[in-house]
Formats: sequence, C-alpha cells, structure tokens
Amino acid sequence: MSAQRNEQARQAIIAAAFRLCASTGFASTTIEAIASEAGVGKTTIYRWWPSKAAILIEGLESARDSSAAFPDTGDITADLLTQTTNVMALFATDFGLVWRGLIASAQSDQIAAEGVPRILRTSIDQCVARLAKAQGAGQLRADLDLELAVELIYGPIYHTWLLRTRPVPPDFMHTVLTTLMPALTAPTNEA
Amino acid sequence: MSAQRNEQARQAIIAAAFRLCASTGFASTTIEAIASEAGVGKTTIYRWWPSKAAILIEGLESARDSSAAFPDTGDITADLLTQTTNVMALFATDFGLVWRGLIASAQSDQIAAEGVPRILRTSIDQCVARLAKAQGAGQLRADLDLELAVELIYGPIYHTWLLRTRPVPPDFMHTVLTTLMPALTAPTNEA
Amino acid sequence: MSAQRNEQARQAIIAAAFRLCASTGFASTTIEAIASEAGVGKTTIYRWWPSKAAILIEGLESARDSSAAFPDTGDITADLLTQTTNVMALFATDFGLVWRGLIASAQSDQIAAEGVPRILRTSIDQCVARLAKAQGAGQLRADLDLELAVELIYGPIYHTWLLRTRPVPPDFMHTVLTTLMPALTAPTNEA
Amino acid sequence: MSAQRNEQARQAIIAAAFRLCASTGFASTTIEAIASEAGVGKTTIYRWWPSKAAILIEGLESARDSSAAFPDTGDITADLLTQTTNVMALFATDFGLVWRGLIASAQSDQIAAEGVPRILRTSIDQCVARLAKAQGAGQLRADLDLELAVELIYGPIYHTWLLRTRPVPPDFMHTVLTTLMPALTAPTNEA
DNA sequence: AGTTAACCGAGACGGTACGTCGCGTCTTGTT
DNA sequence: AACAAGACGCGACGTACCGTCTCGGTTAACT
Repeated sequence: MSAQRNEQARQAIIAAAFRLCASTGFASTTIEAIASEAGVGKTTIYRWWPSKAAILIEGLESARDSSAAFPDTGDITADLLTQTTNVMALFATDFGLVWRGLIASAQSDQIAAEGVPRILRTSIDQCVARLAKAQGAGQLRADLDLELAVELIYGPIYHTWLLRTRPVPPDFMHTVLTTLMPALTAPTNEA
Repeated sequence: MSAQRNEQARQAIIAAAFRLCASTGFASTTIEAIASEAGVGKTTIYRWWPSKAAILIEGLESARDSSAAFPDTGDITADLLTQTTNVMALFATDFGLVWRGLIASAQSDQIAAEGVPRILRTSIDQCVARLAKAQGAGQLRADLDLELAVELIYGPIYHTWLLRTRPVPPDFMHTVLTTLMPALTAPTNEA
Repeated sequence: MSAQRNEQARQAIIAAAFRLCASTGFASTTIEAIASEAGVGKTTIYRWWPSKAAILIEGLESARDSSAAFPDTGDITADLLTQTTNVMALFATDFGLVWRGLIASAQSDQIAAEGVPRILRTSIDQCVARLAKAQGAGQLRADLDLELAVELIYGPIYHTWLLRTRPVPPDFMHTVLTTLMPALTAPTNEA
Repeated sequence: MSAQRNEQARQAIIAAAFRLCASTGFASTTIEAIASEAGVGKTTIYRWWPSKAAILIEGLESARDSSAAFPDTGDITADLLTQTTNVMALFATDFGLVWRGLIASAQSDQIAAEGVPRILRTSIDQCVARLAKAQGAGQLRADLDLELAVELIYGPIYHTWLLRTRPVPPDFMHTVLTTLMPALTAPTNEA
C-alpha cells in the first residue's frame, strides 16, 4: 500500500470550513467553497466526509477539549453559573455560528442528526458527572434525575439562543439558577 | 388600481407547502414542487413570499388559533401539564415537521428568523397570562419573572425535541413539572 | 356599439415600439416594455396586434410614403443610383434597425413573414414602374424581366446589409450599377 | 491540468441542435430542449457555447466541406449555374432552416453576427477563386471586382430566399445568369 | 339624462425558458 | 493510491416575458 490520507489536506479542509462558516454563514458554506478555500479537490472532501456537517462535526469533536470544562470548587451552584456563563459566551463567538448551523442541519441531514447528540453527549456526561458528585456530597436531592437536571439547566439557554424570543439579559443564567436551584438542592432539614 | 390578489391561489400554495413539508420533509420542499403541487406558477409564489419559510410562517400564523390553548382549571400545575403534553403531542405530528424546519431555517433565513419568534410570542404571551393569573391567585411566587418561568418550562421540551440527546420518556413533562414547580410556587407558610 | 378604438393609444404604442427598437434593439423590445413605455395596458396591445412585429409593420406601412420615392429625371441609371443611395442611407438609420429586426423575425413569425413581403411589394412595384417607363423609352432591353431586374439591383444591397460579409465601400452602388446596367440596357445598335 | 472536454457530449449537442432546428424551427429550439435531446446537462452547453447560434455555427463550420463545392468544367457560366442551383437546393433542405435562423439571429446575437460572415467568407472565397481563374482565362472582364461579382450573383438568391417577395421560378438562376453574365464577361472583340 | 357596453390602465395569473449555482460522480494527469 | 483540477448530468434557483384573465374607471352612443 502507499499514499495514505493526507493529514495536511484534512486539517486545511476543516479549517477552511470553519473559516467560511464564520465569515459567510453556515448555509452558504458549500463544499465547492470549502474545496476552493482549502486549495483542495472536491474529490478529497467527498472521499472522507459525506457532507459539510460531517466536516464541522469532526472539527468540533477533535477540538472540543478545553472549551467549556467543568470547574469544581465544591459549590455546585457557583460552578454551574461559571460553566453556563462560559457556554453562553462561547455561543456568541464563531463557534456559535457553526454550532447553530449544525443543530439546524440536524433537522434534515442524517449525519448531523447523529453528530449533534453525540457531541452533546460528552458535555452532558461531564455535567452529569459534576452533578453526581454534588449529589454524593448531599448538595442535590438524592432522588434527582440528573439527565433531567441537565435539561432543566440547559433548556433555557438553548430556548433563548435558538428561538430568539427575547433579548437575553446579562444576568440571565444567574436568575435561572437562582430560581431553579432550590428545586434541585436537598431540603435543609431545619424543622 | 385593480387586479387584486387571488385568494384561492394563496390558500392552495400554503396548503401545498404544508402537504409537501409533511410528506417529504422541510429541506426537500422546493418552491418548484410547491408551485406544481398547488397548480400555480412560480411567479405567483415569488410575487408574494420571499422564501418557502415565509409561506409556512403565514400558514402557521393564520391557522394557529385552536392548536394549543391554555386550559384554566384553577390548578396551575395540572394545567401546565395538560398544555405541555398537548404541545409535545403536536410536535409529534406533521405540524412538528414544519415547525422544526422553520426553527432550523431561522438560523440562516432572515424571514424565518423574524417569523419564528413572532409566532412563539403569542404562545408565550398566553402562557405568561395563565401564569400571571396563578401568580395573582397566590399559586406562584410573587417575585417570579414569568418570562423566565416560560423558558424554564419549555426549555426542556425544546432541548429534547431539537437536540435529540435521549429518547423522551412518556412521563417526561410530569417529571419536569414535579421537579420544577416547587421552585416556582409560593412557599406554603406552615411554620 | 360604443367606445371605439383609442387613436391616441394606437399612435403611442407604435411610437413607443419604434423608440425602443431604435434604442435597445429589436430583440429586447418586448410587449411589456412597449406597454410601459407607451403608458398603456398590455391588453390594449394584444387587442389590436398579434405580435410586436405587427406593430412595427403597421408603423412602417402607415409612414412609408416619403421615405424613398423614385426620382424621374429621364436617366434611369442616374435615378437608380439616387434611389438606391437613399435606401442605403435609410438602412443606416433607426429605420434600418427596425427593418432588419422585421426581416429577421419574418424567418419565424407568421405576421412578419406576411408583412415584410407586403411592405417590399410597394417598393418593388414603384421600382418596376420606373423601370417599365425606362423600358418603354427604349433605355432598357425590351425582353428584360423587370421583377428580376429589381432583384439584380437590390440583391447586392441586401446581401451586404444583412450578411455583413465585408465593409461596404462608399461608392458601392455606383460600382454595382456601372457593372450591372450594361446587362440591362438596350443594345445600342451601332453596327 | 486535467478533466478535458467530452467530445461525445460536444457532438451530441450539435447533432441535437440540428435535429431540433430542422424539426421544430430555429426560434423554438431552446437550450433546454437541446440539452434534453442530447442527454446532457444545460451547464455543459453553457460551459462551451454562449448561445444556440454558437452551437449551430460550430456545427456548420465543422461539417461544411462537401456541401456546395465549386465545379470547374472550364465554362464559368455553366459552373456558376450548377453551383447556384445546388445552393438553392440546399437552402430548401433542413440546412436552409438552420441557415435562415442563423442569419436572422445575426441581426441581434453578437455571436451569430460574427459567425455568419465567417462562414460565408469561405464560400465567397471559393467563388472568388473560381471567378479569378475564369478571369485569368479571359472569360471575365479584366477589371471586374470579383467580390462585387459574388454579390451580384448571390444577391438575387438571398433576396428571394430571405425576403420571399415572390415565388421563385424553377429556372430562376438560369435567367439571372443569362441576364447578368454579359455584364461580367470580357467583351468579344468582333468589330 | 341615464344606461350600458366596449375600451382603457393596471397588473395578477399559469406557464416556459432563461442563465446560474451547487450537488455528488467521474475522469485525467501529477506527485 | 491519494491528490488538484475540473467536466459531467442533474435539479432547483429566482427572473423575464409570454399571452390570458380579471378588475374598477372612463367614455361615447343609444335609449
């Protein structure tokens, strides 16, 4: 065998896809534009990815690490506020454009429909892990369904971010958590 | 002036758009297919709507009425459960396909980006009104931000429905409300 | 009966058709443009003319008179030179653009295919009449077929004008007639 | 470099254009119909030709050879009669439909306006060559402008064929040449 | 003097073809 | 064998005009 996959081309394609997506939007980021921007033949793209969503998904999955890790100061409420604030800040960057485009295309593109939940899974698992630790420490109700807790916490974020029903106030997540957390925390037995 | 708009054509176009969207999906519903299905020239569509999203938005806005009205039995928790259950059922129908497509296209199409929040506004306002009544009746905390409450309630629905991170259990909204409502309701002074 | 044809509209339409044809060319002179330019409804045009060619033909037929009448100085060769020179000058004006467009559309449009020969007939008949007079005066061969003579004289003009095979020299018709006329004139019996 | 032009497609397109032009006429021969008839994408046509006229011109130029060559029996008058008769016969075939359409479109289409004279040039040059030989042999006047001679000979043909002013008699070219040739031939000095 | 019907402007309508864009596949050398 | 380049068949785009068809409104002949 010889002539294996060209790693340079792979990175150039992913980088070009992100660049275009950030500058001209997800919808007008075409395979042809990516190929041209990356200085690559279309064939090379189609050989390795089935759609533009796949390229961006691969890009996200390989570069996710540092982005929005969970802090652990021992105070679950404070840590959630820190992390969700980071997430909302991230959504306001170029990353947000890509991610929004992927979520949108997941409604019709098969690859995106599988990739989006897969990407989210990691973040959710990290969140669940942090919540589980807090639960173990008695900071959260023992009977709390942690998957559900994630949805209660992140639901409002995606609701405002995707549906754009109102301008998001700066202290949005502070208010959300202030309102929500009492329902998640263990009752303080002060009878 | 003269030569007014043909109301028959207008309705045929909207109906055709919904039919196609339901049967072949939002992404593959083309203007040409709508025109053909409606027995109408493409020009007639482009004369009145700038994109397929606009057609579907107009259809939704003119036929919204009855779909998911708010019950009022006096019990806010029960009413929310009823209504959100109805909404989730609605999302599982053809309407859901259209709505999902519109939300997706709102991430790139200007018209959809305006229409989706406009459509939601009405539903949110109805929800807020019902919540306000409950608040007035002392069933909800007096200092509760009702817009936020809506996001806390519907956020999890859209989170699961759009992001598809896990299969939605049948009693999903029951669990959501059971967990969430204590944080929204007025504290029962039983000291 | 009542409400007869609006003469003002008729003239405005013909005038607009000529104006557009002269300024933007025959091909891009559309019925819609004529209607707009004339400040007239499309219906009014279609009520009275079957195609744009018909409008221009009517315009030519009603305004032909003065354009290229035949002089009669008694010298047939000189008169032909005068007249053909006038014709070629006319072909270089806006009239030429219209006439060329009509001849072109006569290759496909039924109305033009009838109108072009009808318009030409008049000119040819005038030419034939002048030739007949010369023939009667013994200036042309007695056995000359005058229809053919017209084609021999005008053929080269249309050949160069329609087929554009070479730049037309200024003394073109002088040379044509100098070469051709000996074949048409009666032999001078100088035995 | 790579990915060269598909010769099969090229020929299929030209053939389809001729077939359609012959069967439905030049005016109603559309690019879409040609593409469909040739089993080819529209893009492939637009990639290589700017208009349908260009296709037909290329077809004519690449297949011109045999069509109406000049005989050379030594008798210039007889040879001209033979050749012009052939031309008129050719004009009555499908080729005539194409050629007429091209001449018509040359009045508005830039490509046709260049192509028609270019195609004619070859035929004219052949005619001029034959005339020059006759002139060299003393059969034509020494001072005869041969370009002009061509126009005198072919002018009547195009006049009748394009302008359709009268039904063309069967012996048309015989009469034309009988009338015209004396003006072109060298005077026989029999004083 | 009032009625009324044809003509008028405006322009919406169902269509056809336009010329362009991007798709995903393919072919042709080059590295 | 993978690559760049890009031609290919295809489908949809949004536009321009086609010729037909309502719409009121005007207007001129005939009640």
